[in-house]
Amino acid sequence: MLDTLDIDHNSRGFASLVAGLRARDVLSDAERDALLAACSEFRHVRKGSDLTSEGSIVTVSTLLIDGFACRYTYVPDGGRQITALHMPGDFVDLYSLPLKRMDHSVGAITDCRVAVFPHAVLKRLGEQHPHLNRLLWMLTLIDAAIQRQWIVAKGRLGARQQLAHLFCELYARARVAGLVDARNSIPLPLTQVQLADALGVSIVHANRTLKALRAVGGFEWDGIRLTISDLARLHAEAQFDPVYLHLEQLPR
Amino acid sequence: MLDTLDIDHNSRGFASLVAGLRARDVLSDAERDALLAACSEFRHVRKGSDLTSEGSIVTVSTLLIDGFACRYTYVPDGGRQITALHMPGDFVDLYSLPLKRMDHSVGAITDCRVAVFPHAVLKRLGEQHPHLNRLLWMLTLIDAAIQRQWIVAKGRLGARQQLAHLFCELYARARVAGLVDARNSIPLPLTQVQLADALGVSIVHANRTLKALRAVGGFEWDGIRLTISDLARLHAEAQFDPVYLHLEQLPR
DNA sequence: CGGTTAATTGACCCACTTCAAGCGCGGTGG
DNA sequence: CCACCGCGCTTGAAGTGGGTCAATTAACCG
Repeated sequence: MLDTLDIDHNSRGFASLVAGLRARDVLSDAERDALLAACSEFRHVRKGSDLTSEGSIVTVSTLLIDGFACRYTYVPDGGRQITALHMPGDFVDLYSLPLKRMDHSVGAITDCRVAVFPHAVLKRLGEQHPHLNRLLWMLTLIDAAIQRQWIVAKGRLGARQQLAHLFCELYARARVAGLVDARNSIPLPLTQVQLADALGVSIVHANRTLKALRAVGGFEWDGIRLTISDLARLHAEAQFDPVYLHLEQLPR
Repeated sequence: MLDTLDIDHNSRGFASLVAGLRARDVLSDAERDALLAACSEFRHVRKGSDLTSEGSIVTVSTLLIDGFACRYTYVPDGGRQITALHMPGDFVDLYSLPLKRMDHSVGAITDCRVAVFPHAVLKRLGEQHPHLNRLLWMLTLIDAAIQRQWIVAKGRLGARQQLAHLFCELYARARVAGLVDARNSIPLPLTQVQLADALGVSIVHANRTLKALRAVGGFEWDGIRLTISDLARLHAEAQFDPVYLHLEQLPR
């Protein structure tokens, strides 16, 4: 399942991570170098297998370099709920640094290349660079803020609006990560089953919701890439307000 | 709205906070004293007013000493979604330390007594006590883990099970905080409107869901206190698994 | 060209919503 | 002291969003 690869500090995921931090605070080149140096190795994870598994005590955190991943939890009576979608530049399990034990799994939606950061190194890094430590903390809290929005969307929005909100969120995050291409499209390699698990609806209803949102328009999605043609329309449909992504430079 | 009070380090909320930390890792007396010394003042917040408000940049974090509070977000079309319930011993807005700007509000459900911790002091504290800093980080991530469970419950459970899950969660948290009394009851001073906002259902349905769960049995709730008579039954109903609360002593 | 996985659609059912009304209780003013 | 009011709780009836079961089509793969 896991192949070890050479470390390449010019990889897409590293650039996205740094871009994400610099969208929120000043990050010196020295801090950036110190952070990237904490990576011990690259690995490949095959589509369908787990980056980290529920119940285990982990000793490393994982930065997604290439590919798509998701956090998910199975509930005993059969269903699966996806609680987060991850794109390159996301630290998919940074919260395991203070938490240690995984209370859910992270799975690879596509073949993934990931960068591994040992907790021991990150811990030392945080003690030597308090500001960098606060930035890592911040990343985990932005993650939490996104989850809060998922609660709000699931609780108070219809499925069509909820789907529009998800698209708006992914587009906003992809833009920060520098993943938007010239045709205004972002990677979104999901099946409708996975989409249904993320929205918390049945597969049948996910399909119908998608059909309904396509009727609203403003985007195209082929299961691989999401292309935005009318962002304002999607924002209006979703009542999307990006403050929760904390996209402003503040001294943290 | 806000009255300044004398600081009392023997208050219920402080004891609950320390108990919560010691349930998850070793906390030396020196660390405990350093943490409590970071509190600059006590305040009163009246029922119905906000501890902190969405959109503002805050410079202090707030520990709930007495009373009940909730995080909530309004969605433009009228509804309100509660995303967390807070009891004494909870740091209701600790995540504002790295985040600065509030992306939602925290409201007082009852009259509350709170302890104020200036960010400047917490920041210095974290730099001088890296272990304490990781413990605070951990607290914010346990908060996030609870939110993840809310997503799972809302997405994959029916309303009756979701309510049972909420009761299980609150009871488990109250036990850690030392808030369970001799009759096995915990404070839960909510109206059914607030319960509905937390579950993400209509008021009418919250009422019917409560009726249905009462038929299952195992608890009593009068809108002020929740008394548990058959925890196993509630756990079974909710398919409750407390791992996500991270109630094990591990070196963080 | 068969086998498998993903997308799509129809039919029917149930969970939950909305609208509406009634009840119980504490608080207030006459 | 009582009449009234407002809030929270409760219930009924009818509508709808989303679930389940089931079948068909489309795309991919060996």
